[in-house]
Amino acid sequence: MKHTVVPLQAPSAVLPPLPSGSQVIDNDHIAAVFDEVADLLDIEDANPFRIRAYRNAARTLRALTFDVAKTLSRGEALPKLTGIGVDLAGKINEIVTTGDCSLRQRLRSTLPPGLVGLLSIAGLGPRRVKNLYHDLGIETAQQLCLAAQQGRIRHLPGFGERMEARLLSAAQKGIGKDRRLPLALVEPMARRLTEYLQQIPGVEQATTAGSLRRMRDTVGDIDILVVAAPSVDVTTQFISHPDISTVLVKGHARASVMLNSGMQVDVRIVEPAVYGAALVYFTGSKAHNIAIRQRAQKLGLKLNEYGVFRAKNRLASTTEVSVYQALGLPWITPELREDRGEVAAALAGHLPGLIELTDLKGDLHAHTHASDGGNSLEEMALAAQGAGLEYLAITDHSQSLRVAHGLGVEQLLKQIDQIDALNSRLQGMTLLKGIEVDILEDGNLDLPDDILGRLDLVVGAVHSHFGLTLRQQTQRLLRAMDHRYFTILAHPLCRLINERDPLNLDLPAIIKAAAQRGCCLELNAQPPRMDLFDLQCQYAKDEGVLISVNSDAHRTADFANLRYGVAQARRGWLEKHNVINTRSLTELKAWLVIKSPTTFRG
DNA sequence: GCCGTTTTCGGCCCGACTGTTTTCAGTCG
Repeated sequence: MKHTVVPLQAPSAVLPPLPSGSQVIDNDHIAAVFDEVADLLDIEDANPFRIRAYRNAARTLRALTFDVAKTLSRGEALPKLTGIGVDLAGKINEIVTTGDCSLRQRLRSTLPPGLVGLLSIAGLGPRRVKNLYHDLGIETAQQLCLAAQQGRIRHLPGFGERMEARLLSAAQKGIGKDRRLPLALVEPMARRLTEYLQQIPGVEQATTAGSLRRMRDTVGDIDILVVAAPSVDVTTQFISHPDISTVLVKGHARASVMLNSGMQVDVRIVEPAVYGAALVYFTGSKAHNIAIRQRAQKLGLKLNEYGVFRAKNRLASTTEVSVYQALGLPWITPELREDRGEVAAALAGHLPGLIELTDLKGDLHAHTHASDGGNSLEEMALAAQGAGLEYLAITDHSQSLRVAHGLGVEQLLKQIDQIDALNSRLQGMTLLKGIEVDILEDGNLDLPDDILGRLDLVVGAVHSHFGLTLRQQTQRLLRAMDHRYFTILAHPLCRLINERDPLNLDLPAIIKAAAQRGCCLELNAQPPRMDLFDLQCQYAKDEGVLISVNSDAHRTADFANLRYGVAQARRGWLEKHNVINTRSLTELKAWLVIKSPTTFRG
């Protein structure tokens, strides 16, 4: 089909209300429909560029910092979105209106939707999935296992005995492409491997790349770039590492292995002369790589992991800076390399001056052994000071959270006196009096006003009733934030990576409310939390909401987690002035006084 | 299906490795 290019328009009439029930037509939902369409088209062997268009659109939707369905339902026009033309805009409209699109229904009528699940088995792509379905009727992983055990797969064209065994193993072990672990859990594994690689004779350097280097909150596999002369056989020595359980791929320039922990590791070996280009390539993200390759194309250049080329002449390759420079761009920090506008910003000279760990002057969320922490007030104060901070808010749990020995009124009053006494002794460190007060099911706070009013700040958090509906949960938080002493909403989504899904929450409404009320949102730096997400930080920034990057420390060692919080903040494009706890104690006190004129007694 | 300083056609990011093949398709990053 041929189309003229016009801006994406909202429908002329206001859309009917969203489908009732629990289904939420958010950007992720629309993206998921597009991804499934892409997978099914792929299996159908459709035009690969058409397939890519659906994948690109899904990626674009996930990266938006506003809600498409809400914008359309207000009758507003969406801005022109990269990679979304007339046809896909129409499908977005259809999905928002009906919850589905007719193309997906048509594809599902000819191809079982279960086939999409087969794509997640290592070694299976669209061609093989299609052949397995057409020739053997295989639609599920169970059917795949059975057919492999019966030796029926080896006879298909393009398969064979080894492929059959590999697929059986992958399907049985559930070796997929989706397992992601918290960054902090993966870092030590990666460190052991890079140190091992570095001591192999002839290896000049071993560097982590991929999402680990981009400091994503979760990591799906460990990517390591090794610099060595071509004569050095790195991969043979690498695969003898004791942490490795399975070798998936081994060549001279590349190896992929599975660790005993289940984490996949990809090692790539390059010569010193191409280190910069290889590091750019191997750091990704894939989307960023595509974006800068398109930039190269526009300049009549070619970019790959060996350098930037004009015809066969290599213009740059030794350092990342030189590679970006050859593309007419300043160096882009890895945390921003997600194709979320960083290339355009770099071109325009508008890259943000991102927050650094050393910008943090304090931490506004920490516990002591008065509730569920492991250390005393003084130990926490000194540890915070040792981490380079000048103030620390003590925010133990409140009485409802019995499992964490939450503080009642009397205990909190006692702690206030203890903090006053300790502050008179501390030098260069000030403790602030706070509480992590439970937000009850109805949105009320867990302690009476007259007590909360005696604190320097009030950090509110949800620790129960995670399963409320979107409307109930949103109303609950909005009501809590209406409270006159409410300062910071802690871990707003309450997700625990791989353990608990984010709350069913209208986060844009919460962010807008925070902007109106002058509340902060927390970016909780506990590795299993990392809450808010990077994109949501960016959205909050756009809406003028201040973020507090907090450790939620329960023991003295936890202040080290602040670096993960700062990394996530950087991924969310946050600058120093977007983060409340970069302010000096004096500035923070002024802000708290303005916010709640009667509270601060410092 | 999208897009345009080469704009309504014709291109769309690029290379390593595997397994099955006998020169390459498929998968993956």
